[in-house]
Amino acid sequence: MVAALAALAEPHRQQILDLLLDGPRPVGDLVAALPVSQPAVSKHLRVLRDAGLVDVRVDAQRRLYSIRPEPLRAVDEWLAPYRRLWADRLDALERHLDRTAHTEGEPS
Amino acid sequence: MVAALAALAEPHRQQILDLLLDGPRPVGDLVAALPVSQPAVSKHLRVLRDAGLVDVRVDAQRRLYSIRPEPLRAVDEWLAPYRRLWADRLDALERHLDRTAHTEGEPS
DNA sequence: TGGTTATATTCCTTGACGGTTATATTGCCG
DNA sequence: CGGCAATATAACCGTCAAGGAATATAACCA
Repeated sequence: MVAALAALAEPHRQQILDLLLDGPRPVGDLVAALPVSQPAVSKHLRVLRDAGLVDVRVDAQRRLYSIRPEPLRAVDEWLAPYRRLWADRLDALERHLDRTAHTEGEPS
Repeated sequence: MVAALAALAEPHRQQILDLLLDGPRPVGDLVAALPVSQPAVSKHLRVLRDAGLVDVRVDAQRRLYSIRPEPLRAVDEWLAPYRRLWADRLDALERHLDRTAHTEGEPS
């Protein structure tokens, strides 16, 4: 689970996963969509695969990568106890008391 | 959001958050519970605070740290599209065995 | 077979991160 | 005030990750 989070904690890898949401894609497509070199993408894919987050299928010279959601489900389950925090405890109250400058990133 | 994930992708920081699930705690408690030095814990807390994941309240010489769940909610929301992947693809079996307390899964 | 395409791997450099020790800061109490 | 307790910051070190360039590998095609 920690491994999955570590893999996700890198913007380009997140971007790759987001691209794969539309279905399997060859490496070339990902390279075209990312601002880094092909070897860099290949290495990110390796990390994602080691974390169990993607799957590869060989298609001639291409390799089609697709999402393997299991580790994400583990993350989802890890979130469970925290979900209570914004579900029934704080929520509106938190937002109200909130004095810290939060320059939050936007979801996705 | 990426920032939050990066902060979570470190076992000791995850452990700190898990400890804070039981409520606010002074740094000393965390130091006692973790296998690293006090400065190390302080630095982790700094990272967590910068990521908006914890809040500090001053109590005499102590600082009480508590969870700020917003960034976790952002992660939760980021997970949403992926949740479909294990909801409607792989897990006819899982759904069958369903032991998880997911009250928010809507019937299709 | 040779060449071209698609992807992976190697090597190297650079920068960030986590850890420790030492020191600064701040508040309490005698 | 002096000293202790709790925490933060500074300075430094070793390791690791991300990036590019170059190269290897593998499959297709002429």
